Amino acid sequence: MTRSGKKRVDNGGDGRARPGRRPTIREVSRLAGVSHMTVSRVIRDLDLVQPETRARVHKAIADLGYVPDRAAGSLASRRTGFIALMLPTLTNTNFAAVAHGLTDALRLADYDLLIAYTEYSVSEEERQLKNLLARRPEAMVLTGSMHSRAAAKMLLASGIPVIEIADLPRQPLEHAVGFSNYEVGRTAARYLIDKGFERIGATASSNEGDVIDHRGEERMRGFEDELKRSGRPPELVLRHGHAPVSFDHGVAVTPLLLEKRIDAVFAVSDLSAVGIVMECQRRGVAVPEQLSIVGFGDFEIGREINPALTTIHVDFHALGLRTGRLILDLLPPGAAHAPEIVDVGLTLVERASVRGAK
Amino acid sequence: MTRSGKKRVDNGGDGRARPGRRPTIREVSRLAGVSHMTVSRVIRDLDLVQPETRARVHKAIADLGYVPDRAAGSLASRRTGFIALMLPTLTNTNFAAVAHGLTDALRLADYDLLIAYTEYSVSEEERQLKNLLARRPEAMVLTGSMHSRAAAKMLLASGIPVIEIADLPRQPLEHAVGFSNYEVGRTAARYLIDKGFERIGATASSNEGDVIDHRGEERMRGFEDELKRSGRPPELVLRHGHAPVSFDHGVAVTPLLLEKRIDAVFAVSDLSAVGIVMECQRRGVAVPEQLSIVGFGDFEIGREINPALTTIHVDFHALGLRTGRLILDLLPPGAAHAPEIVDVGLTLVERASVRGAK
DNA sequence: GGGAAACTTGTTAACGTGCACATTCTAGCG
DNA sequence: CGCTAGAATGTGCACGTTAACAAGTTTCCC
Repeated sequence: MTRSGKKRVDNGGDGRARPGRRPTIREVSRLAGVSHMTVSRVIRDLDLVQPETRARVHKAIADLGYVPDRAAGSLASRRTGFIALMLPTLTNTNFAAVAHGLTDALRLADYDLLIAYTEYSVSEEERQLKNLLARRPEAMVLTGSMHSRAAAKMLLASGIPVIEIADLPRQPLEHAVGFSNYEVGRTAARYLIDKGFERIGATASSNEGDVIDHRGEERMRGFEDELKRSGRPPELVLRHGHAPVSFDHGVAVTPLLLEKRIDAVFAVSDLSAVGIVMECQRRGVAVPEQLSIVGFGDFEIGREINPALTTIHVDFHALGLRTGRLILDLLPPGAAHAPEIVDVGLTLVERASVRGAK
Repeated sequence: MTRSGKKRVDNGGDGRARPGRRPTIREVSRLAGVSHMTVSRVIRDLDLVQPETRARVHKAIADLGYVPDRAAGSLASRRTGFIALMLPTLTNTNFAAVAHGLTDALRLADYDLLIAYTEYSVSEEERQLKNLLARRPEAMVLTGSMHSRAAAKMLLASGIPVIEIADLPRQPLEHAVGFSNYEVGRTAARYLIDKGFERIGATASSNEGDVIDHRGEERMRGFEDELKRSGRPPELVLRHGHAPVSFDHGVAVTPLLLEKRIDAVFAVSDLSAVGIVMECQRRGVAVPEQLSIVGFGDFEIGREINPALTTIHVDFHALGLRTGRLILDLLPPGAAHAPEIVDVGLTLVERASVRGAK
């Protein structure tokens, strides 16, 4: 017997069960007849405990239904096991794929993801950020690239690795894993120009007030710049509705496309592009004969519709995985990594929604 | 000046800045010339602090870039501010909508969502559950209805409200907010029977090993039972692939449907149903003339395709909201609520994918 | 057989905050 | 002017765990 009651006054610190409360490590230790540190070692699988002792402890844990309290553990060890992830929205399967990829990479190392989403609102990002930091995550993953001054300051002051994903910012805060949305726009434009289209347009959301899709905006910038370079006016780039765009965005924008006699359009997202295809079907407008369409994101649905959607593909699950692996590199203390910028690249996937596709 | 160093030995407990560490509440209090409790009161907005003092504290907080440590706060107050949510997957927009609804309801009360997902794996559910409970959430939300014995035991022992969602289990663990998947299946079957179809089929995933879509299975049970009741053999209920099903499930299953000369089919999910529609388009099979289709979930894409998809609608965002509100009712201590079972209902949405629709 | 190394277990003191209670200050009143 | 109620602020400790170090035991080798 090792426990003693001499110093403690009258609380349950010596391992007596307390009604209405979850059992603690001390109660387990008492039941198993060991010190609480031995229990702690068994829990964390530190392999320093004799098999028989370990068995006794495991039995006590099972008998009491003991579940360790990670908040207490975090406080003592200064390691929370949290990785924070801030996304614009969860309702976008590509962002959800990022979350899946991240978890897949981090699961083995026993990290938990702490997910927040901003609904594309800048002020909400700041609020959520403070919230997340209060949970002391060991790394912060957020969608690049625009953050408020205050947000950037908080991130830097936090002292944890910061990884911007899904866009490669011109001035990364620290690390970044993503691709160039600007380049996405340029690629789409060049493709349509090379195919010989004349009236080339694009559709995106209009960014009003607090709700801004920075990455979509980057794609449009790249698209417009490439258009200008080929001597075409960028006046056929249409803004409509607000982020996040979905199928109905494409549906709503279709009459405008037709009215402006656009013959090839780049949509800020596959979802919008699919909406355009569907609305064209209903209006008897032939795709791609009368209207060619390029999307972005390579959403599953784009592969299934008729005609299948030409799009720009980014492997978001791999992006999440890569981010997770970067974090695992970064976290062991000591190794003061230089900022790492990983470009996961992008691929134009030619399918049938553009006239003259191979 | 209130601080004193008499009892403390040599650590930073009296509020001296410590290099490489985030500032603590005591450093703030020292800078502001107050006790740490006053700072704590200011942070938590308890309205017991004089305006000038409060201002001084706020300035100190800003100067130091102080962010409270919720892990420490959780330990002291025994309230973590976490609500745990366990889902099969995030890549399903309906489940994502539940998460959104939950956050919307809980945001104001300053709760954070702790999300885990199981990929439909039973063993993974148990693993994740233990993980989540170690974070001491104040309530646990999980998708009903099948849980392992061990899981159920852990949940009961946790002493927190448990809310099963998305299916109303026959034997709820405690509270439940959802709908009857069995009834979904029956409704679909009755609808197709009433429309006068003869060769009525259904498609779902086959549940092998550890990966099981219990809720989809319930829908199939209901469907089969209603079919039998009408004297039809349930042999046209096809199982194929594994959960989660998506568009390609429908694509893959279409040749089987045609081969079996099925003239009306209920798909376990809209995504599969959309896949069937698309594959029929490619094969020149007319929908609904040659094959009628009913889905489940009322996913956005189903409204956009041609023909638009008849489906069974459940308001998942509202489901999340309702769950959040239930939690807010449950959490104030004292009020020992009786188990609450909320049926959010379901609606059959008639669209053009079924022959003879209004 | 003696000593060091390796293994196993234990003791004590943080970790950063909130609760319960104590103390100080202020205003109001007879 | 002294007393009291209430507001404002402070003190001490507990929350449940892990780090750091200490101590006891066994093993191994010359």
